[in-house]
Amino acid sequence: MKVLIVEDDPLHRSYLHEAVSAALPECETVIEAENGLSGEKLARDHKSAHIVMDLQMATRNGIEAARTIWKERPETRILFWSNYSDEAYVRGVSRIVPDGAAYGYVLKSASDERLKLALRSIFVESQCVIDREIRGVQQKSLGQTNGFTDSEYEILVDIALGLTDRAIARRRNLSLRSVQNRLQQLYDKLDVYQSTGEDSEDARFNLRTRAVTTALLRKLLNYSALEKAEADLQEWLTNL
Amino acid sequence: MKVLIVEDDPLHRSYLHEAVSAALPECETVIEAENGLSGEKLARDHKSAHIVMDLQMATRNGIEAARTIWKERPETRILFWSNYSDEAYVRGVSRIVPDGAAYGYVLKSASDERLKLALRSIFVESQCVIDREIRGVQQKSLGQTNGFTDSEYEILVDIALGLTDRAIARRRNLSLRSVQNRLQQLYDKLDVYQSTGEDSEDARFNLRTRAVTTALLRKLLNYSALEKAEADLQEWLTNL
DNA sequence: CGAGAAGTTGCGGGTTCACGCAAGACGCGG
DNA sequence: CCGCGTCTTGCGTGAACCCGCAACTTCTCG
Repeated sequence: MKVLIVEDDPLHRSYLHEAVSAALPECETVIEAENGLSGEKLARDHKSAHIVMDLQMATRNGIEAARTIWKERPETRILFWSNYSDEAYVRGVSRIVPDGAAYGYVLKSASDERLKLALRSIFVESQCVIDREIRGVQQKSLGQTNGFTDSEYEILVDIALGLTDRAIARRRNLSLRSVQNRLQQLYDKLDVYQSTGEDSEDARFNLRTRAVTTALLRKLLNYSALEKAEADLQEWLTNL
Repeated sequence: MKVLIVEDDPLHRSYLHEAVSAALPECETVIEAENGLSGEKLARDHKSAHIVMDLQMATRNGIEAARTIWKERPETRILFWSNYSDEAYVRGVSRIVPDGAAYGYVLKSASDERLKLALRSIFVESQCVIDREIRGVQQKSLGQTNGFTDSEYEILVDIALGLTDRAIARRRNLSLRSVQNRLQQLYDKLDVYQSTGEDSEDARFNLRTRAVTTALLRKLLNYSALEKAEADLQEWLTNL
């Protein structure tokens, strides 16, 4: 058995290395990559390897790397190991996991025990292991109770990028009015209507910007999601 | 000599502990705190301690903690140890350092050597040590070449929070028009005027939102700055 | 002291937004 | 087939926003 570790913090990397060796005595090779790009490359070179992947890396983040790896070999088992349970990450991951693939999501704050257990479950038993805390976020995100539909999320991203209503309409092939409808849905869900001036009369926020910030503060959106969205946007722009 | 380590990642904490012991044999006590709040408390209990402080902690970030610590004892020596060189952090730090205080700013990616040298320089020699990389950001931020004046930064934060022009005017005691002037300065500096539809006619961004996102992507603003600004805003709101 | 740079404020107008109202369009169980 | 909910679209209005123009106030510096 081979395990590939993709993690940019050297301390965490060596910690993982140890944890893997301890939890999986049957693992004869441990390979390390210190960013998403070299992670992808090493994954290509070592077809059979299981992967432990950090999200949030400087040059190429975990979600992107995982996506290209899974594209080439969908049965790859990947354990995501992250500091954060941002909805943006959870959504990002569950968006890219192939049908039936075994994967896991464990927080860095989890105990040694939890981590080792997860390593065995997913790499040996092919089970999916998702931290309890993450599950909560996942529920909220997928079940529509408090969460977002894809179209709402899409618009959120679009306004975050600073597109005008008209530009969004063009990009998503909608009428102007439909875009605005979706915006209102979004505003409702984000509860952006609190007053600014307390009891006085006018007292409202700039809904557009407020929505973005609220989403950021609630971690429905985060830096790396924005970064990716911006890249997509630039691509779309150059393609007429 | 006593050293207080404030850092929420246990791995980094123990790494720091070792580094401190190795670099400062004259240090007889090393204390650890795993978030900003308990860091403040321990700093109060151990008046003479020097501090190594992480920025970016969950419950109370390093800048906040440092501010209250310096407020109580301005001559405290603090070495900031951070993953990021975001302008938002650098600006945040240099905003709170008391006159004449000895402090340092070292990136986590720095070598062992650099870290130990910084530890000795600041705690023993009372020198300021700022990573080369940080210095660059600082220059850019303080010198107005490419950077922001305080008033521009202020407005950036205000629109990021989702305030309307009118609300900003009230908050900052300005006329509506002045607010809009500052906004235009900001738009200029952030270079927000690129077209959206390429050669075609309309093709502009929603400047307001675009400015915020651009700032985020350029790390002039980041999550923790937003968080703090939001808290300030709420406070201001309740005070009529 | 006077020229000039920098910042503040009012006015006016063109544009974009937020959103109520209402008329189709599509899907789905009865 | 019909009724009902969800989604899309058009029209129209009032508010907010972006910004050019121009008169004033400070400040600074020679």
